[in-house]
Amino acid sequence: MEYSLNIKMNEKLFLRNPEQTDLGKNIILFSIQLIHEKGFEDFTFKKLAVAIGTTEAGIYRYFENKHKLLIYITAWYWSWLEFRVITYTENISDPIEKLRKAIKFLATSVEDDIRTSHVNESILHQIIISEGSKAYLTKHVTEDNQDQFFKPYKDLCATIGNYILDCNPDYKYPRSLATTIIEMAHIQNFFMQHLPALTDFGKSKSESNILDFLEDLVFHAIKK
Amino acid sequence: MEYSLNIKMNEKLFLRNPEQTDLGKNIILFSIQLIHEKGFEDFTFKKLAVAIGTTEAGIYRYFENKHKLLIYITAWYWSWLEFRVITYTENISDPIEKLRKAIKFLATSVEDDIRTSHVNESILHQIIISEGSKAYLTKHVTEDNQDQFFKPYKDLCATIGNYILDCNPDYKYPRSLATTIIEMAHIQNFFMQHLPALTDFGKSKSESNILDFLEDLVFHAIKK
DNA sequence: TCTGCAAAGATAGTAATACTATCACGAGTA
DNA sequence: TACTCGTGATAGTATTACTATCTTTGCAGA
Repeated sequence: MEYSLNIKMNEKLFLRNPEQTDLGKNIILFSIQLIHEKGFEDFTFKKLAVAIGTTEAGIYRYFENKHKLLIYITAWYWSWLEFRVITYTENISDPIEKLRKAIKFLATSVEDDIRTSHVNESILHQIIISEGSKAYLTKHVTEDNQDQFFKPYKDLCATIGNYILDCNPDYKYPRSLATTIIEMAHIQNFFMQHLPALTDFGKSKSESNILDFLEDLVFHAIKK
Repeated sequence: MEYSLNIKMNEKLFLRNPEQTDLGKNIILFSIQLIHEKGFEDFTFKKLAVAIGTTEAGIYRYFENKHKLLIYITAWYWSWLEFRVITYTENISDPIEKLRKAIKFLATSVEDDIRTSHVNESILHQIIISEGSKAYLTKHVTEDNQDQFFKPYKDLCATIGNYILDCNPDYKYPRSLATTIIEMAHIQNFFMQHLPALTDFGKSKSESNILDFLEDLVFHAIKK
């Protein structure tokens, strides 16, 4: 049996829905590769067009500009991640174990999900680490936020926040702790890879250390 | 009596030392204003030249490109912040109080420091929140790191890491906890201002809440 | 006072980026 | 048959990110 996973995206993010055509799917597929390869600053629609074998104008029919495309990609990632977290933790009754498993999903690399042929999740995870925050670190966050572009991130944050409250209903900072887990999972990973002196994992360079750090941090914080 | 504070910067960051001439100081002064006003992506040397009343070529004599200028500015900030942390905590003997005070420095806005006439620290603090991470989130981090561009950040991280160890010599993640404090102080601040649903401080929008959250997090984490 | 040199100003030019616009073509549909 | 939809092809513009060169200004030393 074949599966396919479809995530409904905010329509304001694109001019034409990239999931509905071959060219659209190629734009997503190749942009993930190209952003990972060149970094977001050095990534252009011209280069993307050449990689796909289409023209610049073709890309502009789908996305207004490369920043919208970045937001699309990151929003997709948050939606996909929340889906995974919910799916794979829903049968866990112990809230502590549930939160522990969720943290693992947030802080661990992924294999490519075969249900989504036009997205390589393992490269996407790397992009989120290096480029993800650039989606909202702009002068137009407020407008973008009004257009609900960051809803998937907020939803994930709310979900994790509720898991935290299930462990300790009196904990005062569930959302801030949720974003701390998510952001630090990425930042510590980036530092570990590129600026190891800023972490305690420079020697082993192993993701499991980040996981240990985050678990230690979270479960001490919410201890009753 | 007048004070003046001088921070020695990595010479590879500039082509001509901006602290030694009027034009150089203006470049720093106006670039901080302009980056704050327009955001880093929309900030150009052309616009900076017009703001100062000089020419583009004039700016290029001091800085290779706008990214080097951003690194310069952020590195300056980290150096200045570490100086402040060390200066204002050195007379505190209780390690807990010392760390508490340090966290306060990391998580609180500043007034403009009159000892540095060409830098507006209060705007600079806002820039670090919104643009700071862009200094290292690039494809050329490794080369930049080899040139020691991030040493001031690492030094600050090491200093805070030692404060943490003074509180609990057995704590396993002093550096990662230090970067967590620093990064989350900024990210929670940004979220509180622009994406309040990602924090627990959306209503009050008060920095003191971030401080409470961070203290709670840190002192639970290092409790023996 | 003359000489020299460094900083800054003035101007020009180039390749790439970030778009916008227009026209043409082929496939599927009514 | 006509129509429209997605795509391709091509062209054009303003801005960005530089590099180069030539001139002027001011001050420092001989």
